[in-house]
Amino acid sequence: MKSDKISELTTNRMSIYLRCLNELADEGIRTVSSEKIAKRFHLNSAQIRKDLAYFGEFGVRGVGYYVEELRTHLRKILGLNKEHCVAIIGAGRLGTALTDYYGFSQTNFSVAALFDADQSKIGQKVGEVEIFDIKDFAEVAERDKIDVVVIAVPAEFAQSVLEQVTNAGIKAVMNFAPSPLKVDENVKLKTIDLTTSLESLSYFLAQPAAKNGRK
Amino acid sequence: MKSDKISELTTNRMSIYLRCLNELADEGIRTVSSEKIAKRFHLNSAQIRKDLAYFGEFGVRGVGYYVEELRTHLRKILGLNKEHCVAIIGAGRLGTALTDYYGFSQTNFSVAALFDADQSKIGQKVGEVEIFDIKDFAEVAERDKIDVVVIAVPAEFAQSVLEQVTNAGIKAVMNFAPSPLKVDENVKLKTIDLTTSLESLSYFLAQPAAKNGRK
DNA sequence: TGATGTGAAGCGGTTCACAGCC
DNA sequence: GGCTGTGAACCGCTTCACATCA
Repeated sequence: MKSDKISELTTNRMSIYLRCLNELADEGIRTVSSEKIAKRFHLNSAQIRKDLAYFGEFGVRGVGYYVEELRTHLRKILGLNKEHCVAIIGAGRLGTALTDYYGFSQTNFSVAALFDADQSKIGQKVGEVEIFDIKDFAEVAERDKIDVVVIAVPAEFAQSVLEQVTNAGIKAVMNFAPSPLKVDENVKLKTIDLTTSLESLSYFLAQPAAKNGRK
Repeated sequence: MKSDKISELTTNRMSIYLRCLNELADEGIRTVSSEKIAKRFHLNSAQIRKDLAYFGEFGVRGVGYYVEELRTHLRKILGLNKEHCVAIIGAGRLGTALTDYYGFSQTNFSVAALFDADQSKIGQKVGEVEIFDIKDFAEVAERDKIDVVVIAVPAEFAQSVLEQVTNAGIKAVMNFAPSPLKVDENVKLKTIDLTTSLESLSYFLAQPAAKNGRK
């Protein structure tokens, strides 16, 4: 089946599958069935097959999937066969922490630049990464081939920062500000809302526990 | 309608609604209809009504909702009428950044303790917050009335840390490790997987853009 | 009249179950 | 025999549309 409209849930799972395969590959496993993956990583085998089938016929009936081959496919599909350059806007606590977040280095993402509006921070470095004036975003982004932006600024500035980076041609943005952002539909925005996550945990704690009865 | 089984999607939205109401209250708005909220914050009015109706009949036909009153209800429902004490496991970059994350202080969450296994870090402080030995978790958690734990350790340690904190009676955990964790069903686990989010953005960038055609 | 609360329809994603192929 | 790829059934969430009520 050819990819037509792939849901975000599916692409998220593709990322998970790749992680699973990496683990299997590290153990020297050469082939694996969807059933084996499902059992081991607590997933559903039919869903694995269906997800993969959206992108091609990678499996061999009676055998399963070749681990190395499937990894290569997944990396290609996820666009991980090329390096991505990340800029982080907001050189506060969160922004600087993300700058040398292990997850960025592990995969094909490298943080090329930090941006802030605070003049006292500009010119300083976090590890190897320089802090630039947000005013110079378009210019620096162009020069450093930035293709992914992380927004780690206070909520009230998030929308204007978003507009600034999309105007500069950025198409992929990860937002940590707890703020409902409007964005062009040709731009991919992923918001990670820690406040909502926390409050959802709080809701759970406020429930009458239901120790034994239901769920 | 009485709450029977509320989905996590609903509770997440409740958190969003509270945020919207806070904004309205700041502007001095006293009453608001679901339609008004929907328009302003790009939500669906029927969904707002349905979500709220799960928890009670808060609205007045012909009028809408009383902003202050509804805020109070939402805070109560989300368990935000009591203070929550958070412990963060892993005093690395991410853990220390989260320690004075503005979101924690803004709402009713306060970070009471950090934990790590690295002996050289133990006893140090991040702001006001002391770093303890993870071995002493149960004891410190009891003393400081910890009820929420954030896991910010490398993936390979996440499962054992999770077991340690749940054994100590913790019922709500937020996990940043890119690792599929198994947990008791009476414990609420929220995983925030930055790697998957990034790879999902990467997938989007790898698509042939579809500038004008579909979507 | 105006806005809520809600049954019913609609929709999208997940799971089942099996035909098809190695 | 074993496992994939996939139509069909299923399930849960979202949206519609309207009866209901201040």
